[in-house]
Amino acid sequence: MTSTDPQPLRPTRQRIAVTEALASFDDFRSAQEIHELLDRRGAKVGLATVYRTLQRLSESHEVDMLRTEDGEAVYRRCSGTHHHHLVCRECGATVEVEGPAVERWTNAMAAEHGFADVSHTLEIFGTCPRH
Amino acid sequence: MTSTDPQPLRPTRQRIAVTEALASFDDFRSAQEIHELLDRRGAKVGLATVYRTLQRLSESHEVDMLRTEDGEAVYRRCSGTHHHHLVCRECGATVEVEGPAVERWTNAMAAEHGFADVSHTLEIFGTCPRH
DNA sequence: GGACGAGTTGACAACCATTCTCATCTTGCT
DNA sequence: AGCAAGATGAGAATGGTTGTCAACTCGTCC
Repeated sequence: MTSTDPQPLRPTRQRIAVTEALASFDDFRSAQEIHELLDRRGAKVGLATVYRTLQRLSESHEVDMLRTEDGEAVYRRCSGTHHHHLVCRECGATVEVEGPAVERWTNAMAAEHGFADVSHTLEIFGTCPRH
Repeated sequence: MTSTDPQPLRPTRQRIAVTEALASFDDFRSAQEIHELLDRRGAKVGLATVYRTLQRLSESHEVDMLRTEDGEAVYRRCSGTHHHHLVCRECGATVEVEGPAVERWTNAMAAEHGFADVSHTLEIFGTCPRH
């Protein structure tokens, strides 16, 4: 055992505020947008703290993080299970989708080429029905 | 028709150099790394030009561009056909993989939720046999 | 061959998301 | 209450990427 178990985060006022903010929207938002949102709500949380908190949460898979086309990190609360996203280009609306077939396929590909320790990213973009 | 057809790029000394550099490696490299490589070869090309050229090439799908985990853009020459990548976390070695099943699945998912104009990104990361 | 306009380049400044620093709180625990 | 480890915030620093703009090159038409 080389790795230490991740410590549970202390439930500070700031972390609670971030978690609540995350609960209040359904699409992917940047750290800065979330920070702004907290500001408007009157929750005083430093920008650096927002970044740190989102980072931690995404490491522990409590939020999903993905990169927009221009490389910005955006976050969204998520269900615990492994899944992917169908994201609307126009409005950011997001649907979580699951696909055992894809998981199997990526694993098979990796195995075929002798790759170990496999992970993958998969996002689907399109325009949702109302656009 | 609102969009103008993309003009073919003028074959300047700099763009040729970048294209040749791309032909000389198989893994994904950042714009800065490619710029360095050109420098070492004695090809004098400005950094901004390297960025601009790679951008153009990726827009016209002559090179693949993807984002590393920390948001940096990396480039690699590519075959014309649609495909995905199996990338080694340790050494960057890359294998192009194709999977009709995945294409079908993403399209099915999109259709099921009424999304149009669908595209997707899929990358597989792992450690290759020699690591 | 020379001239012209659009496209291109390079040096450097400007941007901007993200991370670092570090002195100052808080928390969990005894 | 008192302590050590963890967390925070303000601002500086970082670093990839893009913008600026005058100088240069290309293709083309005379």
